[in-house]
Amino acid sequence: MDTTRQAERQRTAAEQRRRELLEAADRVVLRDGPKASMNAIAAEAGITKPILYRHFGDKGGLYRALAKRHTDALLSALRAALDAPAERRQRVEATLDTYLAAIEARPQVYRFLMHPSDDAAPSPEQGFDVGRHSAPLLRRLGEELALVIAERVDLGPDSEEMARIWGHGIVGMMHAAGDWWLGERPCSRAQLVRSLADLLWGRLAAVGNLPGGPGF
Amino acid sequence: MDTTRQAERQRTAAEQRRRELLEAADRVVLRDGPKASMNAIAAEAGITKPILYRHFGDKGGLYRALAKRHTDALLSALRAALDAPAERRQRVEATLDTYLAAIEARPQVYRFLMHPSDDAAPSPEQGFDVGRHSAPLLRRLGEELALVIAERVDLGPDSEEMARIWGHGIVGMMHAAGDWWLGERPCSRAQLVRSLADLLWGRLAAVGNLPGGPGF
DNA sequence: AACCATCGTTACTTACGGTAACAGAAGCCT
DNA sequence: AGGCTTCTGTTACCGTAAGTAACGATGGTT
Repeated sequence: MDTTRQAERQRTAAEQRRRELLEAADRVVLRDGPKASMNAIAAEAGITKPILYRHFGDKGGLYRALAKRHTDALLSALRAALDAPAERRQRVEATLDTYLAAIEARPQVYRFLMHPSDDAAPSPEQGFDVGRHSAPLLRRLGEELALVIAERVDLGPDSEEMARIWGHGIVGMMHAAGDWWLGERPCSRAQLVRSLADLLWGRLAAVGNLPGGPGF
Repeated sequence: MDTTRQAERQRTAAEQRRRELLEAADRVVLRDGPKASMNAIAAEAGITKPILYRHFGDKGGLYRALAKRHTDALLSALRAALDAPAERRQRVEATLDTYLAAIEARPQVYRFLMHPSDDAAPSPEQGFDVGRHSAPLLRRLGEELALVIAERVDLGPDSEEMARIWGHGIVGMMHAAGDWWLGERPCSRAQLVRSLADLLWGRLAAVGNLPGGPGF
């Protein structure tokens, strides 16, 4: 009765295949950006569409699987930066820099991650569904950062909620600034990092008004 | 030789028509979200597709025109909040609240604005094009805020660049936090506003570590 | 009356996501 | 061996949506 061993072997074979398919998809996305078609991915993998669908269900499934790989990688890099032994300011700067370096190194992948073609089943329409659209990546990063914040610093009552707000807010700041910076390259990465950290350190509240203006 | 008067009349008629079409498109987007089809919009306007294409070129053109309307409206509301006579902290809170109230009032429109189906001509591929994707709205808001910052507060040398970094960073923070909040509704709008303002006021740098942890 | 610009239509092409339905190969069971 | 399932792969198709071509009305200009 080898059925278990048999099943095991086939399962790992399937996982292997899945990995190969994901790598092919990766190459295509890297080349074509977020508008890579299922046909193109299948062709790159040397097979045809229905196989992709058998493995991943639908396009959203493939995209989710692909996104998970990259997100995991990025996340572990960020965690490392966040866990390094250093002053708080340095940790924050290191984390920002890690993120920016990642999106700088592979803009196509980054674009894809932020833009998962917003599909997902539109059937149930749960309440006000609103925003499944803009990337599970940002949500995951935000939640992760919220965890780190909540478990390490003392925010008093409502710390849980506040940490989540800050997590998502900081991640959004990082993302938007990075997106803009990558498009226009107006300054060095180091300066961007420094300015963002300054912002988080409350410099906006501290600086004085320009003379003569309406003030701010 | 009435040609100029004639041309004038026809031009204004065309603009009138354009406005009607945009209003129809607005209704459909409000109803169907970002996946509103050109057919549906044309039907809502009581006409057929080719007319839409004559007026707006392609789907991206229609979307851009539609986005501009809403962006202008939102922007003027934000400017009002930013210009109100009050302390800096209060202005910032009022601006955040205005934005959040807007996206809360019309989530569908908001979703559409943030997700213009990322088309735009991919032909020229200028340098590393990277991110046309995530909404001209965010870019515009960021630039606008940068202007306000640069002309009102004293950032020393490099003030121009720093103001832009901060503009895009703050807008990104607002956007991401708002997006998450709208999806989960974990707290009241007022609390979200207060927490974000706290973040901008440097509370992250000021709070103490939790005892026993690795610190942050 | 002849003209030409504009508004509108129908009908088509193309591309893509997704889905049958079918065909061969490999291992397991009597 | 030969039947059984199961996995892999194919071709061929459907539905939908963007975008276009080609043709028809209508109404002011000369």
